[in-house]
Order: sequence, then C-alpha cells, then structure tokens
Amino acid sequence: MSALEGLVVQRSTAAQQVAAGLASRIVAGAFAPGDRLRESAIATELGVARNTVREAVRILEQSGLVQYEVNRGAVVISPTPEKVDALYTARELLETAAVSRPVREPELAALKTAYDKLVEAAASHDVLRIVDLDLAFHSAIVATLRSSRLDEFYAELMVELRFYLTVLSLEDREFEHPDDVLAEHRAILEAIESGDTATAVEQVRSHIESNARRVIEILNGRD
Amino acid sequence: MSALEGLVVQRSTAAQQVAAGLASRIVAGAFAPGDRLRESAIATELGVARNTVREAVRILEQSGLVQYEVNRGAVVISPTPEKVDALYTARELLETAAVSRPVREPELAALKTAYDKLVEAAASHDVLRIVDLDLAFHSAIVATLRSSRLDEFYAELMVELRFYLTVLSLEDREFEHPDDVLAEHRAILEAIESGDTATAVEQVRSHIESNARRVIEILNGRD
DNA sequence: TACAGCGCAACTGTTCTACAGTTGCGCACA
DNA sequence: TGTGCGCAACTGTAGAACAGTTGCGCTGTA
Repeated sequence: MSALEGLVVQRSTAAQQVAAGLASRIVAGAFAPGDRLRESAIATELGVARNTVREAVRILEQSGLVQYEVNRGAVVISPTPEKVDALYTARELLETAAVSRPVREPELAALKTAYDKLVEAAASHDVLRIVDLDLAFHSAIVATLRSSRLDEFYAELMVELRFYLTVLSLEDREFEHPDDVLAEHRAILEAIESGDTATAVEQVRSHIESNARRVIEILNGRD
Repeated sequence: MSALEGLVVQRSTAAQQVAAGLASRIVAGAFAPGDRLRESAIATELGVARNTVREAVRILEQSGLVQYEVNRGAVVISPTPEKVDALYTARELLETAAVSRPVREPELAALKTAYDKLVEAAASHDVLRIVDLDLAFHSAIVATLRSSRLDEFYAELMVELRFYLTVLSLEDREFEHPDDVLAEHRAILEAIESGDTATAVEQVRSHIESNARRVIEILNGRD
C-alpha cells in the first residue's frame, strides 16, 4: 500500500468551474425556472470566452438543472406535477427498497451519524443547513444499497429536488416544526436499528409520500 | 383536443448529430475502452469545426460512454468489476422492486408484446437484435414502476451494459442457447401474469445475478 | 544496461472574430 | 384586431491562433 494512498490531484478547467458556479447559483435561486442562460452575458461577466460558457452549460446540463432547446440555448428547468411525481416515485422506490432489507454495520453507523448531524442542525435553526442534512440522511439510506450507480442517481434527484424546494420557498414551511421532522427521522432510524423492516418501510413510505403530496399541492395551487 | 395532438418538431443541431453518431459507433465497438476521442481528427473527418466536436463530446458524456480527463479529453469508459457490479446491483434493485408489486394493465400488455418480439427475434438468430429485445423486455419491467425518472436511469444503465457486452463479445455466448433465454423470460412473464410476485422476484433475481456473475467472471478472466 | 533530462510533435483548453439562421418584439399598415 | 415586416438579440457553427500538457523517443551519463 502506497504512502500516497488516496491522494488525487483535483485539477479543473475553466469550463468546469463555470459549470459548478452556475449550478450553485441556480440551486440558490439566482435563476428562476424558465430563465434562459445567455451565453454572451455570462461570458463577458465572468471574463471567459463564449465557447467556454457553452461548454460549461453542456456540463451543467448533466446535473439536470437546465435543458437545451434548439436555438434558445439552455433553459432552467421548471417544476411540474408530473416531474415532481416521477422524482418522488423514484425516491420512494429507492428508499423503501433500501430499508426493506437489513442494514449492515458500516452503513448503519453512517446513518446514525447523519441523524446526529440533523439533530445538531435542527437546534441551530439554520434552515438551509437543516434541509441539506435532511437530504443527506436520506442519501445515507440509499447508500445502504451499496451501489455507486444508485448513489449517483439519487444525488441527481436530490439536486433537482433541492432546486424545487428553493423555488417553492418550501424550506421555510417544512421546518416550521423541526421537532416533527426530527421525530419522523428518528422513527425511521429506530425501525432500521431494531431490524423491523416492515415498520421501516412504512415509515419511509409515509414520510416521502406526505412530502410529495405537499410539494405537488403547492405546485398545483400556484397561478 | 387539438388536431395537432402529439406533433412535435424534431430539430437537431450538428453537435447533437455528431454526439449520436459517436454514441452508436462506440456501442457498436468501433472504439475500444480507454480509447481517446481526438477532437481534430473527428472534426476534419466529419467536416465540422473542432468547437462543434467538443460540444458533441460533452453531450456524449451524458450517456456515460465517455469520461473526461483534464488535458486528455474524452476517453471511452472501461468495464471494471466494480462498475459492472454497481450496475447490476442497480438493475436488480429496480427490476425486483418492479415485479414485487402487481403489474397493472397497460404495462402488462407492453410486457407481453416485448416478450413476443423477443420470441420472434430468437427465431431469427440475429444476435444483436436478440440482445436489444432482451434489454427491451427488461426496460418494460422497469416501466411498470411508472416513473419516467426511473425509465431514463434504467435506459442509461442499458446503454452502458450494451457497450460492455459488445466489448466482451458476450452477445455470442449469451445466445448459444436462445431457448434457455426464452425460457427464463417466459418464466418471469408467467409469474408476473399470475400475480405470483414472490416467484417473479426470485426469477428476476436469479436471472440478473447469473448474468452479472458471468460478466464479472469473464472480466476477471481477462489479462 | 538503466535511467535522468531534453526536445519535439500531437493534443487539449481557451480566446477571438465572424457570420448565417432563428426568435421575439414592436411598429406600421390594412 | 390582426397580419406582416423589420430589427435587435442570440444561438449555432466555423476557423484561426496560441499557451500549456502529455507522450515518446533520443541522447548522454552513470
């Protein structure tokens, strides 16, 4: 085993940095759904060539936050009931499948850690942080399936969901009662720890479905 | 309901066409794992600008068939035991989850159709076509979950798997005995039709796991 | 023989300029 | 009211140019 075990050089090109920057702005709500990403504006503002921005936007497209339309360029995605439904269906499938089987040790420990961090965050009343750690807890659930492919897929879902929550200003409402959130997650964790898979599945299902319902209702209630 | 119901204009840019072309060449085995996609060579050969090729390759990257390495450009992915394992784990999860619940009518019909086409193909002894319809049958299984998100994800997995099968020249061996393949798929279909979810899950699991084992064994047996 | 150092050719990453084609919008005109 | 035209803004694409990186072979040296 090498003395350099685990050392990897992280180089990145201008295009990758622009893509990452755009992604974080979008998730933070700096762009609204349906907004176009104008290449020349971004290019001049960031001091890079339009080509580079084009490439950045193609990279960004992989995150699912923007979609290309021919002759209109990149457009920020919009939440629709269908998309949100498909997203939550996928989410529910992965998570219920994950908790329907016994969770092994390293992943169980990771789950506990994730829950503990969520508890801390809840005390801090930093809403954005709470949401992030909430999602991180659920990522830890999916990680018990031990497939990097599934982890990556789930991460994509969460990026998109994160954006929708921002757009709908849902972070606020979701944590009117951080205690409820904690209680639900604790119930899930306890069911997993005790090996009671049937209960765990039901807890996860109802947790996700109630969230999905709320998002879709708010979506339908707009305009 | 409009008289133009379902009509959508399918425009595509040069970059998209180049990306699609490259993708089909790669899957067909025209590029080997680890091969670099040289921008200028492709550009001059196709009579497009290097910029356009760069964009095409970024689009191609979304299919998962190539990966970028800084200062080396796009490199065709290589099958590794870890990647193949993660892929099959994801596949097994989706498909077993799909058949563990009752399949409703439109999807059941689609499954039967997919199976019938597979039977036809098996008679034709056109190996590539058999593989495609085999994968299509499994896509139909995932489609019963009714989430476009899952469908898209599964499609990605299948593109990658398709490439690995080509690389390992597995199409040949897999269909030494098309009858066995048909039998396995028929068993799955029958279990689904009869509503015997437990059997369906077991059929699907063993089908996928035996395939996974074979691919990984061959992978380990090389060099 | 092994190997460090150098140099060169081939590429990638990036910029800049240019231009045809498309879209969106407002204005004039019917 | 609505149709058509024209213009401005942008996208899609091309092409040339150049710095920085990589891979590889050659050369001289231990």
